[in-house]
Amino acid sequence: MSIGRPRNNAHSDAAKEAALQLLTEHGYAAISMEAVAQHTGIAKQTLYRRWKNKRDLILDAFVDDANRMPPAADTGSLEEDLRLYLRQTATLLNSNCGVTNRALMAEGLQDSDFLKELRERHLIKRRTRLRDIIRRKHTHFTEEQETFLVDLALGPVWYRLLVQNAPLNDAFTDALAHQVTRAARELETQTS
Amino acid sequence: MSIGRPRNNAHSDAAKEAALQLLTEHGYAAISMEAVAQHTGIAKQTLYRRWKNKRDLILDAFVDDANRMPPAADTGSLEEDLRLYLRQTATLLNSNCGVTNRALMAEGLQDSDFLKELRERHLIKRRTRLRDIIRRKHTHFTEEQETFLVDLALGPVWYRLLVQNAPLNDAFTDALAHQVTRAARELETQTS
Amino acid sequence: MSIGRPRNNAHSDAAKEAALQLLTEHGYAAISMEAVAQHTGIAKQTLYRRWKNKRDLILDAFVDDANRMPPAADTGSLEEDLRLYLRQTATLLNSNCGVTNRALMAEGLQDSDFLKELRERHLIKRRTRLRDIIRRKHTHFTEEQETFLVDLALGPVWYRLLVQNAPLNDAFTDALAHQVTRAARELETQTS
Amino acid sequence: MSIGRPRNNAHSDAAKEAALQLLTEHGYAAISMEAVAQHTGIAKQTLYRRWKNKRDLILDAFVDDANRMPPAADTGSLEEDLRLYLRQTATLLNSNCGVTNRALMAEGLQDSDFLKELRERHLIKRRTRLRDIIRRKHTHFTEEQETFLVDLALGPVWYRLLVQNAPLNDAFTDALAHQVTRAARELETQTS
DNA sequence: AGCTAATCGAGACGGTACGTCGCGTCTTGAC
DNA sequence: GTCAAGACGCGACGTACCGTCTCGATTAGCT
Repeated sequence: MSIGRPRNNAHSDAAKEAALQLLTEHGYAAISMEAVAQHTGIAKQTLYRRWKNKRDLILDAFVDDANRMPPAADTGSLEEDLRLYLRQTATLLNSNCGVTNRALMAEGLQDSDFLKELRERHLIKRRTRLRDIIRRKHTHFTEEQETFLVDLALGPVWYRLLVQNAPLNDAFTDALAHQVTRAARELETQTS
Repeated sequence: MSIGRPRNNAHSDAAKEAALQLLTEHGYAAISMEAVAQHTGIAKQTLYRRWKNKRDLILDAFVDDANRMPPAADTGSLEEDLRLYLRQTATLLNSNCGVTNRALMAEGLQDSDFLKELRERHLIKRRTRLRDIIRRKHTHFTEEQETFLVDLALGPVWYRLLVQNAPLNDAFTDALAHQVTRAARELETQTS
Repeated sequence: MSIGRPRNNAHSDAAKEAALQLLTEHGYAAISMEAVAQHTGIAKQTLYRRWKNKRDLILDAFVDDANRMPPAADTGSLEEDLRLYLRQTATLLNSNCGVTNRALMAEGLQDSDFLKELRERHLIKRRTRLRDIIRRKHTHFTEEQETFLVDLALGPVWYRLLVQNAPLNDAFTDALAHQVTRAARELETQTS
Repeated sequence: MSIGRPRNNAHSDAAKEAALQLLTEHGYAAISMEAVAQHTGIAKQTLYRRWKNKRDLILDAFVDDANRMPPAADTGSLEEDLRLYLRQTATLLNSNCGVTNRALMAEGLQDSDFLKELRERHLIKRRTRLRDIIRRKHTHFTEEQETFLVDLALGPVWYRLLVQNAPLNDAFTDALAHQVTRAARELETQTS
């Protein structure tokens, strides 16, 4: 047990919640330490005691929110598994969670350290889950091959999310699942 | 003919160049109207006379740099054409141009109007060129199918550039070109 | 003429006035750049553009106020002149002006640079006037002798103002004027 | 007998010493409860348990140092006694003791209650000693006359210490002793 | 040549937020 | 009950950019 008065954990939650609320209600630019402090009644100094700057609070707040990721179902069919996972991912990203992911990336593109942390704390999970789905059926892929297939599956999804040239609908993710499955099968053939 | 003292066009170039320099030398956060003004000796008012805000300057400054896109060679083979195009794209994005693309997206994610403009003035060109490559071989695709294939090709590239910060090497783009070609062929079969 | 938009002089006056008002109404501790800014509608940055910190604003504000010093009457009699001057000084210091002088000294005792500036911009004037009164009658004093007599006259006044918080009444200043006069006369005798 | 763990008296001394050290080494502004706590390893709460606020600690810390006052020698001659006493006072105030006296006054000017306490616990002693010297030779002065003479003697000294930051040398204090003696003699004459 | 009008540099200005500091209070577990 | 540790609300500090504004000084085309 650490000495001294313990931190009030409710504060952390309140701050993160306030940050999320500010984002969804007044847009990304409305998130400020000042506003979070005023909104929650938490002293600014207390916020800075827990997060060394604004970015860190935002990261923490959104990672919690964004970590709600679909479980990887196991239907026995790779394409079916991929289709389900990508559909769920799309559904999630079409909701508020997409907004927060975009916001996080807005920060990430301005600060590579932040992006690195974002990847390690958050994005990696989505990748891992996808990789596991693939690995269930294809056990002999090299790491490079796995990475390629994951990029092939997630790349177009993020591309649409960030650049927003087209909607993330079922037709899109299903087609994507189909192509990734075929690509995996082909790689398997080449390897053996 | 407008009356009064004409604008000094050298200023526009100087400002854009300064913005670029600030980005590459001190990182994205260093780009500020204040800094551009001070760096170039141009008055802030002059900058605001030409660009209505910081984002607009950044768009203008980087779009030139970011617009440099590979020509679409025509070898007769779709996979070969894609391979060439994606390799050249990767080469470009591995240079400074990747940095500026990231900067533009950083702004785009904070302002959807800006993103729209960015898409229409800049990103669309890369897509069009890719679409044309595909269209040369596959003339009967619906727009949705074309869009899907372009997303399948560019998605993973952007994903690595923006999100994963992973290397865009030949192995990657070649594999990508291969899968896109395969996907196109399959779509053709299904359609007919 | 300096280039650029000229400063709005009304701002300086408003800020100084607000500082004085805050002092007299809510006490010395109430003077803050924050409060002055809010009170006057002047942006904090504007205040800091004119005064490099809180102390400087306070000094400037009070020097204006405190410079209202009694003129040195010339009755032909040294004691009479001294009596008049010290009475007027006492009257002034018994008013608001005494409060501001105490406030300035509170700062001065915490920062010797500030005290130096305070002496040079403000306190010196009181001394000069007294020295002139003495010099009219005694033209052959050394600088050291003059300094001594001025200290002899002003020391007890400041002592009561700052330390003793004792009344500065006519009985006191008259007695003081009398002793300073006798001291001057004696010094004259010794010198010749 | 109080119950529970007894206070560690070494702490009080350590805190006072730290305050003094901060003053002399880094200037008045460096004295903060925060710094004293960190410097000594004493918890802030412990400090506040012993002194109700910063001022009180400062008073307690410096009053010991500031209390060192010259004894009042009795040579039989008033002027000689005054000369000795003022010389010794000057010597003391030229040392560290002058710095601490300035620090105490800096606090006193911001809080009249504090000033009152400072006078009663500390400054009064110097006055009393001087008054006693005078009283030995002049037994019939009213309290007002005594007060005047003490102010006449100490005023210029404090004035130089606090306001003028001018040297307290023998020439100065001797001249002062001489004038105070003369003033006393004259008052005696007038009274009788 | 003189007039008109937009340009330019410089920099003041109101705002909003930043991240830091010190105050005095409170809350732990250990002694 | 005291102690070290440190969380906490509060209020101010001085700084950084934002985008707007107001100056005097250029610098053209139009009369």
